[in-house]
Amino acid sequence: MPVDVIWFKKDLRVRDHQPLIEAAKSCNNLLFLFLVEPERLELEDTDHIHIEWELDNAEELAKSLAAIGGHLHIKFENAIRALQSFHEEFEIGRIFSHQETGNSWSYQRDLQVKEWCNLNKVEWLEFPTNGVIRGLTDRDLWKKKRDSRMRIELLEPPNLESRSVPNPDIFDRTSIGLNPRKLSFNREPGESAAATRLADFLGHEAKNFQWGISSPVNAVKFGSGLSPYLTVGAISMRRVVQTTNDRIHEIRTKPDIVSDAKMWLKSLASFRKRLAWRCHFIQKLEMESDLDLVAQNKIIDSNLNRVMDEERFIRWKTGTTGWPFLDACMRQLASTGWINFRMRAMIMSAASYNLWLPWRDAGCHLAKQFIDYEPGIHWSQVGMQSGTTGINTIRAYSMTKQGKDQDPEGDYIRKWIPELSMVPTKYIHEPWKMPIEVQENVSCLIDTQYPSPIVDEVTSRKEGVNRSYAARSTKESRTQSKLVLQKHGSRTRPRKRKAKKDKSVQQKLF
DNA sequence: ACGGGAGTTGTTGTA
DNA sequence: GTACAACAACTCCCG
Repeated sequence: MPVDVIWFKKDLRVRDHQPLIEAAKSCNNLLFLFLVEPERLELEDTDHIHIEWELDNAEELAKSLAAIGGHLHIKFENAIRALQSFHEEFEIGRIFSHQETGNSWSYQRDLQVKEWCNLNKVEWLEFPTNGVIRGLTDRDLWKKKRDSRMRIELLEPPNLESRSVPNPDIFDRTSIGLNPRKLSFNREPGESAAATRLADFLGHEAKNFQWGISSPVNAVKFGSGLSPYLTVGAISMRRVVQTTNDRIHEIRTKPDIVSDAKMWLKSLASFRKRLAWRCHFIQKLEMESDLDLVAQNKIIDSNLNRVMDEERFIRWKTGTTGWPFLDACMRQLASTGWINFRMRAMIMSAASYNLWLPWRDAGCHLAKQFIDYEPGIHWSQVGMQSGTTGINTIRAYSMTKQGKDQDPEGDYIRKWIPELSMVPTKYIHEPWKMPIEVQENVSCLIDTQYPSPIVDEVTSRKEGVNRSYAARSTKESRTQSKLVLQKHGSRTRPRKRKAKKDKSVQQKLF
């Protein structure tokens, strides 16, 4: 009797899992598969922490599957070879999976799997993932379709009635040569941990979401903490959206159950907007599958002519640029695997405008740092923060300004940069300005214990920004930018300007 | 969801 | 009450 394969990719859950439901309707036996593909260990944008986190979640998935009568086969093998050997052993009838919108490598891998399926007369049924709409050529209908997708009722896991192909092998994690860096922040893996995180967030921290997420200090507390779960699919986007909507409805109808309903509703609306952004960015990659390899505006990219400078690159990566706030961010990221969105933009802006480093190298390094690396969001952001799309205004951040805004007392800097732990607030954002006696008093000798800035922040930013404007002002760049806008431009209409209380405007009304 | 300068409007203190 | 400086807060614009 043939088997149907349920191939788990970035969807490590049993609740709200359409391929699982559809496969359970089949009369064939069912084979549940999760692959760690060896090629991934070599990819420039993939880190061992990603594989480790996926495996942690896959092991939780195995337990959830067992509870409904399924056995998960975890294999360290190339996809085609794994399918081929299962095909030889059992004869595969159909493959059920979610659509994946990943990096160029996974896109190519899926093409090969499709070819293998055609060759072997195996049907591969792929189901939509979160808010991504496959097959669109522009953004005209995207928002509508995404919103209606989010309204579909959540699916409960099926009963598998002992039709699951047993798994005699126990997966040995140590056999695959995984050597991830040890993160200082531990996340509980799995579907129920994700649901608990969501419930805790919506019950407590979400109130401060809108005001909490700009600073790296507060964002750890007031962010949702859901991104690592969403990335591996331990929770579905639809469930997050619907649970958020329920909470909004609850507070609207019974405002007395919370202490400040207005604040709650503002923050929840802002959170919901971020969830939509998430889908929006992944949709970009869906429509431009090589966003991780090729700039959206190739002409601007070549005009920019950024070049690798090893020393700058290393100092940026290791958080030793001499800009305290940036260095603190880089060290937090390396240590915990996470930093808030705004600081990600600042980090990328520093690499692009101050240090003039090529976006692909900077982007790959950051991808490896993020426990929640999501190719669509990441490479869209890299494009934006390196000024290579041509459709976004150039945003070059000032590290010292951000530092003073987000960390006025410098506690965050002192926490992540022990060399600066005794530096007084007056100098914490610009330690190179410390007189030598102060340096000695606080045991922080500039250029010995902590470096002076790698380049002058103000002039390097100005120069980077000027060069970027020059690169996008040529005729060819502009033509290309128009094409990018047609394809990817958000269809959200610009907000109408508020009418001024200006007399001249008043007069025009009559 | 940029930074910095210029210009504008609003607020406070002082004589 | 008035005149005005000093300064904060906000808006617009450009790179």
